[in-house]
Amino acid sequence: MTISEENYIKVIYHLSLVSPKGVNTNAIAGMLDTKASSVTDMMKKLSDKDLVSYQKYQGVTLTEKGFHSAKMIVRKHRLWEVFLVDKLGFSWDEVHEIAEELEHIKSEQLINKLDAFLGFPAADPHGDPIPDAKGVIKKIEKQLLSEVEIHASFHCVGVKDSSTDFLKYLDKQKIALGSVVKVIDKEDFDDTLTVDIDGKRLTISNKIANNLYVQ
Amino acid sequence: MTISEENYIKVIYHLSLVSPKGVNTNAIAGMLDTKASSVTDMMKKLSDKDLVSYQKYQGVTLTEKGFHSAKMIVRKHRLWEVFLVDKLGFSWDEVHEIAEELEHIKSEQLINKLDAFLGFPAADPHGDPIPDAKGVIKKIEKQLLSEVEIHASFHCVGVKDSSTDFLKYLDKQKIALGSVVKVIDKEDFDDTLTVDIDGKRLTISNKIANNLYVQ
DNA sequence: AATTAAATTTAGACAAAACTAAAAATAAAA
DNA sequence: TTTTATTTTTAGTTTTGTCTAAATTTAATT
Repeated sequence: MTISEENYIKVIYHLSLVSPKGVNTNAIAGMLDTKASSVTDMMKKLSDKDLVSYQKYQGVTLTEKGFHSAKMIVRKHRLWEVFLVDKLGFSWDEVHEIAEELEHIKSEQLINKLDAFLGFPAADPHGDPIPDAKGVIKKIEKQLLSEVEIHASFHCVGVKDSSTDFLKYLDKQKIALGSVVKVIDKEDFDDTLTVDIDGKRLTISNKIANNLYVQ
Repeated sequence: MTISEENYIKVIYHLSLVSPKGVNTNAIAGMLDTKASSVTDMMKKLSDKDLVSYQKYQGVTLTEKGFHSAKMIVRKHRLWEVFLVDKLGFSWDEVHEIAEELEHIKSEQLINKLDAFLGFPAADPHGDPIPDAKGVIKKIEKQLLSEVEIHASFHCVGVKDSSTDFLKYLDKQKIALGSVVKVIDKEDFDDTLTVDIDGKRLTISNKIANNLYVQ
């Protein structure tokens, strides 16, 4: 598999989670910052390789083979993110781009040794689950901070939207994976939350609370 | 720089160490397992980018810019090799291929953080020096085991030939970087050595001794 | 110095992955 | 149910890096 093919498979995988019936050509083009015609070309190639099943004008889905490949790429991406944050001291808003490159390194032995070195982590720095060597993904039980009951205590396990701006906001407020969050009060009018995070009192908009997963 | 361009620059760098007057088209083709005509094409491109200076039929040399790029690639390659051996537990005969891929990961921040994480190593697992962030290479004082005086003690710091067969031999004999070597006797007829390596008595051919650096 | 051999370069072609512009199919609206 | 709009595909190019085969230059021999 070329790097380009791997990128297509990965994008189709992520889009499949939202639209499992079949992924649009245009949606793929949008994610990869390319043109719809290029996507069509690639779908033919991936179809020939039995990585996707593709019917003209009907969108694509991953085959078993393609699904497994996708999970292996996601596994690599997320393990490298853990490495970059835990071992090299990157912050979570910096790692995505580098992991986009590292995920294409081919050795299976490498990724399994890296997994062991990192202590077989269950989730990446954004709280997304890491598929194991066989492709099995353990679901992580989590709720949005915007939806939990008042007065209960949780800890942060992930983010929904991992845009740079949002991650930078979290860094600024010293909110990290593992931070302890207690909801003190909820404003009925706009759902603004008053919370204690690692003991520090903070006011949080609904938009923020709606992007933060807790457990 | 593309991966292909980087590979050419790296090969020219290594060949330059042997023939500093100018590197042959054919020699480059041989190292990269490609054809001479492809090399000519690429030399034009690298010349346009001011990475090599190239005169038809006269061979190529690296420019300042190309020389610096080459050292950065070598730096990445060797740091990743240290990572693979020291942190992930690979043996030295397994790491070259994987490092060939990792050396093309682009982030400068990544490689400097990796350097720090590894404790700013001076040499890779084969004993070859690692250029620092500015491209400075500290020469490592070393002698071939075949050339040292009898009864003196040294420790292994590298290999001259890093072919798989030779590295596997070293693994089998439990000879590693840092092993303590004492030359007990030298056979005048064929220069076979009797040595103690980490306390273990061993007989070593001249060919072996001529590929092992000690300090 | 002329001839042969080796190394190198040119010219033309190809595959991968992208693009533009036009055509075709599907979905949405009147 | 036509018509219009949107999405998708086809057809034909482009770029990068490679190749083969032929031509040219340099090096080696006689």
